[in-house]
Amino acid sequence: MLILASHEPLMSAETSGACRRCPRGTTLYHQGDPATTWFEVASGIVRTCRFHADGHRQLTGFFYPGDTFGLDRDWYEETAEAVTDATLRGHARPAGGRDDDDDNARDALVRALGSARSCIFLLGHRTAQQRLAAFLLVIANRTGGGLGGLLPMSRADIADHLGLTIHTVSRTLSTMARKGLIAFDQPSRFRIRDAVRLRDLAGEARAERVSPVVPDMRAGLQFAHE
Amino acid sequence: MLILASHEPLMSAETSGACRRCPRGTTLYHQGDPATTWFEVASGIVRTCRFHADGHRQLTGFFYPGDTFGLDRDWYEETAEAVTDATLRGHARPAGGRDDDDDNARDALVRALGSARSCIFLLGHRTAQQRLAAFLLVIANRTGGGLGGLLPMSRADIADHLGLTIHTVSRTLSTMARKGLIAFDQPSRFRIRDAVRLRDLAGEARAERVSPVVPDMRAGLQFAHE
DNA sequence: CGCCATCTTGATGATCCTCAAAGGGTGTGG
DNA sequence: CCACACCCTTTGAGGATCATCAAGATGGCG
Repeated sequence: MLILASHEPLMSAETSGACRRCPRGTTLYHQGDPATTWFEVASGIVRTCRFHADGHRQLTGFFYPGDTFGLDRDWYEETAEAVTDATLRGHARPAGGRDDDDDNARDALVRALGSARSCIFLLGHRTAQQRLAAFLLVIANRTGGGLGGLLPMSRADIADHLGLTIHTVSRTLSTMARKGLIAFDQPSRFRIRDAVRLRDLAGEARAERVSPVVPDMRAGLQFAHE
Repeated sequence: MLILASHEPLMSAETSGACRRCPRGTTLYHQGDPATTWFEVASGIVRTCRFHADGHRQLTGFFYPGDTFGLDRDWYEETAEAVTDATLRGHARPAGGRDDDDDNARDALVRALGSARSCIFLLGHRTAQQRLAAFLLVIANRTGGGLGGLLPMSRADIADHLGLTIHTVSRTLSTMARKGLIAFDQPSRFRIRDAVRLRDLAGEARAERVSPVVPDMRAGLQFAHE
């Protein structure tokens, strides 16, 4: 078995586009490694995370087939690991300056920003119930057509994503099941039984504007292109 | 006086849109508005936020002179407001497709991602003390050369940024001052008295890797040149 | 001077983390 | 094939933290 030096690039430029199977648990790259490659998930699920000094993880995102991750500037700012067995497509970044694969890279960047914002929004929920309800709705939309979904990641992953403990995650899910909001066939498979109440619990953002705290003063904001 | 010159202006006077003074409290744009313009802060401070359905805010970032914000794809995903009187330089985005001012826009995008990740990392801290310590260190680095800094935003802004209440923010800051970690001349101006303990409290990420939860299996990750 | 907004502080209760232990799979070895 | 170990999940009890309710301080401004 080959052991890569810790800062050895994972892929060279020529391998761009190559696919690779990664067994569950594989660390794809570490925070701090030189960011030479970004990835697209072909199959499986990947998580990105950062570590706090006290050792606890903050999962910053789960990435599903079609999603991209790892588009950092100089060094990876997060660690990426395979949640399940996964297949990845790597895209090399030219070290100096912009990618020639520009539109794709730009698109991946925009989506990375969206992903980060989703994470902020999840963490912004006040209670464990709210965070988990919001999380389940996100998962359901991605993996179950809105009626349910899969939780292939461990309770620990969910906890570290939402800023909770595995105990609170498990307890809260049980409570939600007991209340008839959701149901579990297995720990990794749930169905939504009462979407309305679940949505209310999550405090889902409707598209409309909600009670601005500050008076609207946009009248003062036309940028005159004089 | 803010000491923040971490980047050069992104736009020259010729290519930029007009500059505009915005009084404190101005809403620059609302979440959901068409994203026609992105901004660079020339002076003052701007905050971006999203609203949860229950009405409470999540501040996603504070932006200082030189910072950019508002580079969203179709519609703004956040609301932007002036924390203090501010001067902004607006830059129009061609509605169809990519900016021609591509490098600048790309750069702003990368920094927006960094900003979002900082926010995640702040929210990832477990306790109010940790979050506030980390927040103060960030502020100190941006506005006070690391020895102290300004808090021109209200306690409510800080609270909504860190996912706390104004009560907890105020109480925690008072406690930290009583312990000799920091000192306040005014509510909006603090000095760091014990950087070591403050840093410990914040659980600052040292650059090195910290105790991976999962065994390192990168050996399995060479992309075969098939 | 008085009003208003902001900040601070106190008391109480809900939520969540910690400590502890029991159930439920899966894989390995006997 | 079964027994056992291991890991993940679930559940319980108690305590720490933070939100809520309430009220007092501080500062700016008319």
